[in-house]
Amino acid sequence: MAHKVTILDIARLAKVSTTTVSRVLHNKPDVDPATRERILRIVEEQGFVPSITAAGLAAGRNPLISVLVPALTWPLIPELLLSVASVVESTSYEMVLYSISSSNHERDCGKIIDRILATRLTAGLLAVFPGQSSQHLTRLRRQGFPVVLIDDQSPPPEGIPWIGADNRRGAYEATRHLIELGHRRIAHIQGPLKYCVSHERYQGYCDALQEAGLEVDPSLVLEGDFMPAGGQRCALALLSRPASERPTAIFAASDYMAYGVIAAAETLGLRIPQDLALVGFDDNPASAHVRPALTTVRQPVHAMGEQAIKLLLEMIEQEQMPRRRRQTLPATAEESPREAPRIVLPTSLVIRESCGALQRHPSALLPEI
Amino acid sequence: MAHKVTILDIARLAKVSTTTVSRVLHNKPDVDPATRERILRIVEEQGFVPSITAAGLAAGRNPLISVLVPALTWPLIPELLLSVASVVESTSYEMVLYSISSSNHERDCGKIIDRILATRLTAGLLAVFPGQSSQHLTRLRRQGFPVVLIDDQSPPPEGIPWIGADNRRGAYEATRHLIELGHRRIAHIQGPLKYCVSHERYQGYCDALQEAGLEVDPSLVLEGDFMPAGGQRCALALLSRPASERPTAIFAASDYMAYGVIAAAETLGLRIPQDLALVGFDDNPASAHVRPALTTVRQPVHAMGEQAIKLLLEMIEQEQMPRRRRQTLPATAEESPREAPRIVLPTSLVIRESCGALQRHPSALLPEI
DNA sequence: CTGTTAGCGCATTCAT
DNA sequence: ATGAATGCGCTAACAG
Repeated sequence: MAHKVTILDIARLAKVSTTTVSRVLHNKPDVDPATRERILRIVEEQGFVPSITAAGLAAGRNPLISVLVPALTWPLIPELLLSVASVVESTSYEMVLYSISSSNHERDCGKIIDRILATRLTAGLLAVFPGQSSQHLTRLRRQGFPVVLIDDQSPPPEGIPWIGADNRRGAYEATRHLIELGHRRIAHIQGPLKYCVSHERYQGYCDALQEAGLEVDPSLVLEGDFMPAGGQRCALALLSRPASERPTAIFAASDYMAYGVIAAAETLGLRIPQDLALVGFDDNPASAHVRPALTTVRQPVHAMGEQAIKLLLEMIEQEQMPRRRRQTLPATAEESPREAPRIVLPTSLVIRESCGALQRHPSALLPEI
Repeated sequence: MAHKVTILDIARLAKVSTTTVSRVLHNKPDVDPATRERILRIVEEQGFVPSITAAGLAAGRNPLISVLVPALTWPLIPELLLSVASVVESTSYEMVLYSISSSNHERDCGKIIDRILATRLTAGLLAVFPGQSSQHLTRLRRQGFPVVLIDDQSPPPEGIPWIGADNRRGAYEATRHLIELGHRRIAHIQGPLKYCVSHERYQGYCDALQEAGLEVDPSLVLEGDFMPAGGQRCALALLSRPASERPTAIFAASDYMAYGVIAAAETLGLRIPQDLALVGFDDNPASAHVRPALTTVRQPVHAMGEQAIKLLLEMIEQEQMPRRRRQTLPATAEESPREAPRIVLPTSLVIRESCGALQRHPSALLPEI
């Protein structure tokens, strides 16, 4: 290993104390400009970079952020992570990735969360779609650990800042779009009902129907699994009904399920959009490529990631104060339990071929990369 | 913040010294079984987890691993990361993610790499498709920092363990498959020639043609960009030639470009696979969903990630020895510069609809998730 | 404006 | 089989 240059080396070379070096490194005001200049130069020359580890130990916190994600291969996770990463990398923080891999889903992310908290490696946690395990998160949060949640969870856990998409409105717009295209028998393939988003999207679907004076036909609403297989299964059931009862349009609660619908339609010899209009939800990158290109509701992943991580960073910066020095803390202003922010970001309807609103146009196949 | 329990607390509760606690935590042999038992119990009760930071500082290394990836939204990256993450999470290491986000690509990952090395936060680096910047990596490696590379780079940088896919053979098999289906005018859309893999895949293409006694027609080989747009552009050029010169099959060097070919074919009213056979390369998750489902060469991403991270972990464990203690190092056995491992993993041809080898069968649309 | 003094929490000699 | 002592590299009071 090459020689490691420490702050002490710099101090010696600059003929000052390590304290002073530390000061300029942290942009403290009280330093002679000339000295500062000199130190900076030497730091540069020597290629000195402070040891995060040591700094963290001494200061009682680390410039590291935990990011907890599910499968990683889920549709929008990489996009989300990308926007998070780009924000993180513009700061001096690093990002530690924890994924709830399929295998150890049972031993729950509870374990991971314990690890995150106990180890004190990171200064905060951004949890993406943590599923059922948000109970652990509230525990974390209650201990004063900065946590921000993205989406998910039925009643968003109290006290945890939360960022999500406006699922209900997105679903409403998708359904309304189908209604405007003249459809009257519109089916809905729901996500698993254990997820809150499934209910929200269903609500949006109902909103649109009711607004149009159509009534919700329960037999046109099936519960899927967010995966293509489930979409296909439901579509098969829906589409094999007698023509007079068969839906002319389907709103699937996820793009994946919409893929399943496409497969089912093909099996039955139904053309999309001519015989069946289809709208999905998510706007997976792949959805612009499937044939027919899928009309869908785009989730504001980029904004979600960005806002969430910025919020978390803010929380962490605030948390700085109550170091473990037992000082005459100004009797702490009663730790006003400010409402945790709830940010709901708007979705947007992306119109492609599958809903029949467009002439089939080859350029629609071009990826939007 | 909840009270943080330290090793000292444990020691007090167990009425032993921190040294002893440390010993049992590290499974050192010389500890009275009864004492060990007692300590372990208390550790459990208190939910004590050692501070990574402090341990790292004291021991001179951290149980952290840097993983450097490009875009994250690139086709196979999430899958790769997934297998890496699952291995990492089965150890006591954590994984720090660095991504070469689009924006700061110019300031190069050189900067990130500096950060990785200088900061000494992590004990090793797994670099995935690092592109041009592998020069920085060799520097890292030369300083004795454990580095493992996945794929990429023309002459794989010396001295760096390297894991890759057998691009040439994969391309060979894809092309041979087309030949076996009776095609004679087979075009190839290459990746950007600045990438080594593009050449390798081209070589495989040539191998198959030559083996079949066909000659390589340079006018049937176009350079693309790995993206759908480039694939479409090339396909348009290829397919608008007079029928007698038009290729009957296209082998695209990436699935993305194959998507572009599909779009182009549709524009020109050509049916796949009836009028044009198509094979891609990568096996993106989406490729099973596009219509027609894409025949392609699957990269062994899972194995690549797993092997790479395991290799890295081994290197790190070895590196342990030469701590910075100035002991009477046994005159070091001349640091035998063992050849850095080069592991080439086999690809596999995934036959779907686009090559025409299959009857079009709806179930082929089912995702393989 | 600058240096001195203590640790942060743990691992590791070196004694016993 | 166990403990005392030392220091990893840095930050943050507290004096000058």
